[in-house]
Amino acid sequence: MAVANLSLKPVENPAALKDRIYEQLKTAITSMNVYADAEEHRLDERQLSEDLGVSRTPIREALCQLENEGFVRTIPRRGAFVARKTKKEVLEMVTVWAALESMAARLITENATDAEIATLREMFSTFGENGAVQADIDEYSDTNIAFHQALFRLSRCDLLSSLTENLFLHMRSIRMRTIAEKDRATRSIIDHMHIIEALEARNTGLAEDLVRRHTLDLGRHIEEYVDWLE
Amino acid sequence: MAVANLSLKPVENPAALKDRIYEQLKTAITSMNVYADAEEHRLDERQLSEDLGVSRTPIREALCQLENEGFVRTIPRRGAFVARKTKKEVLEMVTVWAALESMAARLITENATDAEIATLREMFSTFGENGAVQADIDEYSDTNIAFHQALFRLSRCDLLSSLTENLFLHMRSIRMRTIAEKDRATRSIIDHMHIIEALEARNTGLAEDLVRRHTLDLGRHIEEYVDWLE
DNA sequence: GGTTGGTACTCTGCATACCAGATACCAGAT
DNA sequence: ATCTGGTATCTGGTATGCAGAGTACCAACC
Repeated sequence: MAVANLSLKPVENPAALKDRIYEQLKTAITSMNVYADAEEHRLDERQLSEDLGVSRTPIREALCQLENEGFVRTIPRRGAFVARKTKKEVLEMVTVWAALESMAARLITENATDAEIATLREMFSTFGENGAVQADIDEYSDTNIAFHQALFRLSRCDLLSSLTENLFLHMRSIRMRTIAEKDRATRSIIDHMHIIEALEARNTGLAEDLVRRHTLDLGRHIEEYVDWLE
Repeated sequence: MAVANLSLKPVENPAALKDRIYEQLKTAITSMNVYADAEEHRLDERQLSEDLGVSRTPIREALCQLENEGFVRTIPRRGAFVARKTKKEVLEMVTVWAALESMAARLITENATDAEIATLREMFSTFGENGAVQADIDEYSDTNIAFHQALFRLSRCDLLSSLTENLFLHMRSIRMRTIAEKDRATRSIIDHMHIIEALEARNTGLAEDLVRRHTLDLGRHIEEYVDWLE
């Protein structure tokens, strides 16, 4: 007797409560403006359990995970708070980011196909010629993030991507308070173009160096102009 | 009335159960030879709670944390297992390691004092002259780890250090099955000496490059000779 | 003998209950 | 009015209970 070939896909697992809570809290935290006011945002377990209609257990597990990723800071016997990064921590994140992304650039020059690299250039096609910024800053910001994420994706190194994912989320909160400056955006696009050229030329050392310098520049900018971080 | 000046230090917090359990499990996992036999090592919550004499709750939290750090893999409704890294994952860890450590080298050339860099050279003073390995391999292995950790410490970037801490622990399990080869150790020491020289000369680009190459070499070695990783 | 169906058991995920540390507030004394 | 001591209450840490999913095993049938 032939086996009926129904091409069934495995029944989707309705993600566990703790995971759904984790996602919900994470998006809530990363989309709020953590640095807007001076007060610390407390995360009361009982309050959350009431709002979400679940018991405290899965909430505690979600909070535990968020703490490991640096989005939440819990003080024993005091409770959980939305983490506020110090300036030092932000600068260190940028440093790590520079290290990881320059390695991604190296890997791209060694492993990516020409077609893949070409997609990077296409991302900026909406921005007119010779690097002039026609679109508005907001749109640029999205493209900016997408460009950096694309670098990690093309590196084909999952660990690099996953490590930077949270880094980007943290930086997003910072970026929300940073007023976009037009000339920084313009310089940024020029940098990106140079990076793409180096990747296309498979110039490993140059690509690596340009990427690192680009990100470390951001660090210096924060170091100098961002004064609202404790 | 004068206040008695007793110079008391804050009473030490007897770390929470979950943290102590976390530490205990982590050392247990990292010191066991995960890849010795083919069978997967299961971590039964009830078993552990019985052995440790505590309830399941803190154990679950400890396991949750270990999972986030990649030492444990839990399958929903099936339980927790000691994580076994695939060869791909190990190679990616080495790649990230190379990225982070080369950045550490860069920072050292820019920030560390001459005295600090000198301590690196002293670490190898026990190993005779001109890079010849006199001591046995085991002792070298310890010095080897210590050298790499020292690089991160001198970088003065806590985030770099903390990210690599777990990376080193993971690599330790791998190293346990890798038979130390004398010529690799010798070459390794020579590499280290060159790195130290570059740091002393404050040659940022060279130091960075040597460190990255040194670690990526390890990756190539694993790629080629380690066949017992799935 | 191999396969199928059912049953019993195991173990995780979630909920609830209890406990102890910490804070805040209030009353009384100075 | 201020300081001190005590107490009430809040909150996180821990223990335990319960239900459903998953698995394994056994028996019966083809």
